[in-house]
Amino acid sequence: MTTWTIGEAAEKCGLSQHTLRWYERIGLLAPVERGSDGRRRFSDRDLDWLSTITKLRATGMPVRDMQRYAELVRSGAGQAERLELLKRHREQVRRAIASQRECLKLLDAKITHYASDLKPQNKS
Amino acid sequence: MTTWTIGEAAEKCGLSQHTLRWYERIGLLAPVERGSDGRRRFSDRDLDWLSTITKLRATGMPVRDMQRYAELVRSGAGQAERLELLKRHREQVRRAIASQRECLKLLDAKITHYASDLKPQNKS
DNA sequence: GTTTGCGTTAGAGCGCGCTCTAACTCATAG
DNA sequence: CTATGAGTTAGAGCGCGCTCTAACGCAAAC
Repeated sequence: MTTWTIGEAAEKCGLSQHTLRWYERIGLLAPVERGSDGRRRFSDRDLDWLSTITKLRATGMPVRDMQRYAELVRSGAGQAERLELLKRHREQVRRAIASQRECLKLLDAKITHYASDLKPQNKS
Repeated sequence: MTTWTIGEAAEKCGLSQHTLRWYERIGLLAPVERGSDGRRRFSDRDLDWLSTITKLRATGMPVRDMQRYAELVRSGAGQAERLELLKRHREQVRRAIASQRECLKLLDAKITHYASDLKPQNKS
């Protein structure tokens, strides 16, 4: 089974090495396996998990909530609470998307407005 | 023409009085008219503008960019640059929405997974 | 054997967007 | 007359999510 140095892992998941260490420190990442030299060896499972929490972050889940979720996943229990957490978050993401699409409308209107103001060498 | 105290304006636009003053200080808001007692009197135009920049913020436009935009609007000029700014921002918002919808898929998948894990009193 | 490069740690620092504080002014109510 | 309440200012402080620093370890290359 292949493993990855922190440098490789960072490149693969698009986070900095600093961030990866910090994620581990704060419990977002379970303690990563170490080689005989004491260096981290990231597994594919670690990278999968990183991909998951990166998506959660990208949708604005607070680090606090991700910590809670990570804790539940590590403990193996609390499926009901995980479900709750994810459902609540999904609702927020949906709302956020809806709200952003509303704002997009205004943006489109303004852009149309400016564009039509700029074009006319012909009219007022 | 009706005007509003800072308290009323805050309530109407959903920002705190502190934030309104701060917005004015940093130039996101043109200097608001004052009554004879030196207190701010927000006009409907001010509230319209607040509604606009609130939407820009809600879609993640950095304060720096909003300052630039506000400056251009106040000066009355720079339509071309305003258009550019808005277009660039619109692109970012579109990307953000697309990315969030992607993440939503994962979220849905996980939720389905947990839900089916929790339900079965009948199956493994 | 020393330099280079990649890693380690704990903890300090930073940029963003507010948010709060302290000390003050006024106008109105009791 | 004073107390209340809403406003004013400049500037300090805060929570978040990293991001960077300093001092160190170790192994391979020269």
